[in-house]
Amino acid sequence: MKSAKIPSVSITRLSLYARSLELLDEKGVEVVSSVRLADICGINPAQIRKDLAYFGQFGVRGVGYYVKELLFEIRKILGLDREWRLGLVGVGNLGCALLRHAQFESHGYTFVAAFDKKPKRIGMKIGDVEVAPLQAMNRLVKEKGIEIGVIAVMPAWAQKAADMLVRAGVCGILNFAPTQLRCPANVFVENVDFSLRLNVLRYRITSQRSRRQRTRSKPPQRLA
Amino acid sequence: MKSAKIPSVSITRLSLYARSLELLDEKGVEVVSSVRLADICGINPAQIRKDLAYFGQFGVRGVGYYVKELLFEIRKILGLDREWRLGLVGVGNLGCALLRHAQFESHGYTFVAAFDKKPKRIGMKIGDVEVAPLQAMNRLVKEKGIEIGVIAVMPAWAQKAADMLVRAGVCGILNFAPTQLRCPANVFVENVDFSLRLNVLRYRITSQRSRRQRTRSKPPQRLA
DNA sequence: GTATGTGAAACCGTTCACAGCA
DNA sequence: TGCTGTGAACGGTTTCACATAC
Repeated sequence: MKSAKIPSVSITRLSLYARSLELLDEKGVEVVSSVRLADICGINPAQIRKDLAYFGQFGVRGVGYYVKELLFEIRKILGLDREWRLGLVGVGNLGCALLRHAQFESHGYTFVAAFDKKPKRIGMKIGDVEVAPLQAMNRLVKEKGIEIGVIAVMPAWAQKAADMLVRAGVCGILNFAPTQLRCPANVFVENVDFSLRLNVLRYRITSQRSRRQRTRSKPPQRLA
Repeated sequence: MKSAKIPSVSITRLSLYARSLELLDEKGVEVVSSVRLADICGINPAQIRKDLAYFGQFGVRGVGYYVKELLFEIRKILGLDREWRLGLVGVGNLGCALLRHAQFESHGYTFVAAFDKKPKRIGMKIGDVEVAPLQAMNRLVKEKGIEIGVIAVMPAWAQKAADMLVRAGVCGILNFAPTQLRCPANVFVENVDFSLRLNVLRYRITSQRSRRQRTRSKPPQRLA
């Protein structure tokens, strides 16, 4: 395992490979080439080989990759080979949905605590967890061994939630609020910002249309 | 406006700038320099100037950017200056949360329809929309002028949902399912894949720990 | 003096092309 | 022969540095 600089996108793609390998494994496929896998994921074969090369040599020349074996290795690399304990901050619409989200359980995450500011929500039971007040965060993070905090609060409160999680001792934060969080370097932050993605969509559609209009209408546009 | 190739990340950053400018505007700040804005967004000032340069010249040398003016321009570029009509497919936990999500309204999106496969859910009213059967999609997309489809179904059904949306005539798809969708080139797809982001977090934490362990334990590792 | 706009340089990630090995 | 692993070439994005304008 070379400890060279690994591009962040490579890590993201590794998850993608894992997904495709799971599907192949379910179908009973035992061996897959980088070309086949690349085709499934919609990327370049060399890319896959490069990505994997950061972590070792998992293939057999002239043959390809053994599906089960490669899946096992990728899982180990990403830390998917064990359960992770999550704590949720913000039990609103989105927060509730996340607590109830079935995917999580089957992919090695478990919400073991949920926190909210509103007294009304304290004590509610959603799925398997009971909503606790913010003051309980320090204690529960330690007690339950929470490693990752999930933020699903209003944007105005996101930074405060992050600060509290950091103070309580989490190692990483998954942030659903549309805010750029400031955290110490030893706490990793990943953003799930669907408003951003939606804006990209809006731009794409908008610019496609104006391009079409420009190419369709040959007559000179007077209003530059 | 130069029609050069615009990096996709630049578009994403424009949204970020818009957000910060909104905050500055609310605070009553009238002028901002690229250095200040960059500091807020946590990026390089030259980056901002380059990003903006793709679309025109919005600043004043020696002064900076007028907040309101720049915000207006960015909004126009991204298509944030008008309402967009969304249609949801999949009214499960996540889908419901999205329908009820307050942010949407205030940011120029409106869900005008929701679809689900399960007969049980048809007719339910969530927020302002009534859940319709999948068969109604073709009709409702046209009738209600839906431009963007939002997919929040189980991964196994995501491709089917996408196909239906494309057939019905949407211009773009926001995909919450952990699946790589195959769509025709004229339909834009943006993925909101939080399982992917969570995996990146898991990797970061895992690799940080193993690095620490390696550096802490000076004695020679025998098992190389 | 100050901050933008922009060519040039540095950097990084992707793709190519082929050596190496089953 | 066939496919992996990888140095080298390529292409694109980020950063620098400075001319330009207020």
